[in-house]
Amino acid sequence: MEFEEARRKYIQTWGALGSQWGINKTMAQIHALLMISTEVLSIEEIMEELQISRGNASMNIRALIDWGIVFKESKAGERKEFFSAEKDLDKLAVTIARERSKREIKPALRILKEVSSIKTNSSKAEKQFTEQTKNLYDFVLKADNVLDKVTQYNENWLSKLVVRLIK
Amino acid sequence: MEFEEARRKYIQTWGALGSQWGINKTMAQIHALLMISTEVLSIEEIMEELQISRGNASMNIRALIDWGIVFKESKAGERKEFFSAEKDLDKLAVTIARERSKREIKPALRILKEVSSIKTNSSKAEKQFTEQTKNLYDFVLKADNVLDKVTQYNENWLSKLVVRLIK
DNA sequence: ATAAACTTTCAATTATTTCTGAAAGTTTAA
DNA sequence: TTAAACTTTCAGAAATAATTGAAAGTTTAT
Repeated sequence: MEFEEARRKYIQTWGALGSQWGINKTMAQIHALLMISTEVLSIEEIMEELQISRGNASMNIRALIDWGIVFKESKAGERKEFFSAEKDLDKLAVTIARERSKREIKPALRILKEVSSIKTNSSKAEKQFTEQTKNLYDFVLKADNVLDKVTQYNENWLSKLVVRLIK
Repeated sequence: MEFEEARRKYIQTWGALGSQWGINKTMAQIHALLMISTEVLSIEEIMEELQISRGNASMNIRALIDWGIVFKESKAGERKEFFSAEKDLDKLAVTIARERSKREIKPALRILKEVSSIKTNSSKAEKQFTEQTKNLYDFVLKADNVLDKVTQYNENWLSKLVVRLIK
């Protein structure tokens, strides 16, 4: 396999994986592209490379910036804006984990807490409901805390975690 | 809030969360419904409760069974089939983690390995490509192994993990 | 073998999500 | 100011994914 093919395959794969995890394909592909780029890229270069429209590129770059994993940069003497990606995988994973926790897990926890706290009569159905949703709340909360704890090791958290688990 | 409202809210929330993580809404809702049910449910009961068609119910139940988190059951003397869900959250999470690893992470790893092993010339772009994809491969492999290791504690793996992290 | 009771499949439809591109908005330099 | 260079927005179009429902398939009892 030669470079161009590998490059295409990598970007495709990352985009497809994104879709499976609830991230839109183009967003994942833009990030994949920036990850392997030595230089910062302009919006035109991204449009050209991925064959997408200006609007699409603009909106997805904005979303990536909101996630905190793509940065806007300026080049001296150039009017245009350029973009680069977080390339450190430890940092990248931490940022994504924190962001998903904030956007999705925390709100879900709030609702689980709410629905599991209803006053129940003695029916079997209602008892099972509060018990199971309470369990779910506890489980998700615990998992969220673990994620938080683990990612606080900062650099090399994954390697440090491996070490801890082996011991 | 009374029972019926809480129940609806819980099922809605779980469905929405499913969508955000690449699982179709109905599939997540059927699972949510079975999780809080004291009895096994027939396909009719699921259709009725979630207001969905027979075909939709059938296909999504099948998918849940393929994932190994919903089970088909028979009642003595009844022709109909009934369904129940894995209610133990530790087991549920392990099953989902293993399945996603098999279906999505392992194939992605194969491709990352492939594209990161290309023979490169000395250009900066090609060097950066192989370096970054190699890093990605290592990182994902390590994360996949951690997940595997952690879930092998079997029952109470999450609680055991919490203990290990506190020490 | 037959037929009732049930489940699965899949082509067509519907709903949802993503993408386009032109217009509106913003910034910078002169 | 003005206008060129650039970015963002968003209504409509296109693509994708989910859903329906009726026909085909399967199982079980007689």
